[in-house]
Amino acid sequence: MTKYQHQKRVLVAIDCIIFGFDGADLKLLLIKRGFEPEKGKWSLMGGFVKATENFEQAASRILKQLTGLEGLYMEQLLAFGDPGRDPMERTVSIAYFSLIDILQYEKQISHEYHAEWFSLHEIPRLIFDHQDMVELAREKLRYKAAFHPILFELLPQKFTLPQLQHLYEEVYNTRFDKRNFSRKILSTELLVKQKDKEKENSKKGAYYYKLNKKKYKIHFHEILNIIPNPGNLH
Amino acid sequence: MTKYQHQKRVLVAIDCIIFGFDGADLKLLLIKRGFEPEKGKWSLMGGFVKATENFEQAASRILKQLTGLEGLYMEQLLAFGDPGRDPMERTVSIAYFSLIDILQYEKQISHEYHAEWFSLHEIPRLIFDHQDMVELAREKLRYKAAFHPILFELLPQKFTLPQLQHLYEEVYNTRFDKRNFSRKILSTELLVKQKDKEKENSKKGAYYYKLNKKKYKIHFHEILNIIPNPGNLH
DNA sequence: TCAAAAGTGTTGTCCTTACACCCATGT
DNA sequence: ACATGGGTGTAAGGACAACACTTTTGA
Repeated sequence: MTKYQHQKRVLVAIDCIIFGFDGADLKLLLIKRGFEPEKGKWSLMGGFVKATENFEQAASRILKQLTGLEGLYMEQLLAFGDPGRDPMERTVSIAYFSLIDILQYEKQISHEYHAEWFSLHEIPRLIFDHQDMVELAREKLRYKAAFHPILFELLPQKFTLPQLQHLYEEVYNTRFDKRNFSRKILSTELLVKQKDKEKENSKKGAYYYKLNKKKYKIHFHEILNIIPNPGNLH
Repeated sequence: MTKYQHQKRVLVAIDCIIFGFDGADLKLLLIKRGFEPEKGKWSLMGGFVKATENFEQAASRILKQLTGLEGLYMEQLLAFGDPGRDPMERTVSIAYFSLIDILQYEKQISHEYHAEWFSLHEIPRLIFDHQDMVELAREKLRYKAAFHPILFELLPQKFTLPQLQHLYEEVYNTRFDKRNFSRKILSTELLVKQKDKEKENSKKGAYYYKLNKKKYKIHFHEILNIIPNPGNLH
């Protein structure tokens, strides 16, 4: 076989938008870029796709490099390919967004990349079009979480309803009625109440819950209705 | 500036999943591939991204080449990049899906590509991973049309409620109650009733409607609820 | 005993669905 | 006159949102 003639070849990279939740704020994991151009600037974690890898494998590898974790929630966001997005050379970037339990991360962190968590209200200037990627990922997170139980990926195995509600409130930047919230969440039957309580945030203590992983996997794609009046997301 | 070293460059192409509706069936526009490999086989319309183009521009150009039309509805579906997807040479494909008014198309068609419309029940074997692209595009169409008034893009400027309902019924492969359907659709206030009727499909004739383009643009991203019991889409 | 957060029920409203009959007209 | 598809209204049930008080316990 001959080759396609007269076509330009370009670099293909992955960039990862990594969300975490520390109990108070929704956060983004950024690194200090270690090579030119823009060396030393804040950037999404990324890397080039290798010759034998598909995109998913590359994104998993890159996520593992930074976080030490495997099997993270991960989803292709969009391919970015404006001609000038990397001034050095045309580079297509496949953006992936990923949700991780920030506590797991802290156990496993690699210090090689000078990574830091930033609250979404305090994102520094980012290189290239990474700002656009982050903004789009936020929108997609809001959209998807309105219909699918995706935010559990940001919490530890055991969590309380107040914690979960705070998380939803952060994502949608609004307050929910706790009675309606707990009724909706529990009506999905995705949660299993534990015997023990979390007692750091209140005197009374709040019951822990765990995900029913089996039901979670089976029903993940079904449309739920977690958010009141979802009319004007986006 | 130097260049990124030791990284392989690859080809970047666009493939377009083009849906149309002829009043009876939901259809897909395919071409006979004009060059090796897989020359003469059925394929999605595609092309390489040029050095000065971004993806949207490339997709628009490719859509215009085939259909003669500009300003078509178009949305990035997913980037496909498995190492062996094109046996000739590694090629990343950014898949776009597009909705067109099949009648507009027939006025403008280019015969250069031996294009044909195929009912979605009768898709021939396609090259590479184009089958996967089509399947994913169908899912995305169902998902998106459940929440956004996207299917209007498949109809001519003037259309009737029965036509619109047939379209929804095709997309979801089910029947809807016409009273509930018209109430839901009209309650969006996106449609403007015309004075004239379409009389080819019935003796009484059905009123034409037109989109209120302004409201359509403004409210497009809001979440509607067109489909009864959307619990198990996907 | 008080403050602070957790947990729980009820009611009214609106939305959604199921369902049936009349209308207009070409043959 | 009749067959065909178009158009419309109502009632019942369910989902959702608004709302307030009691419980627990550490300080």
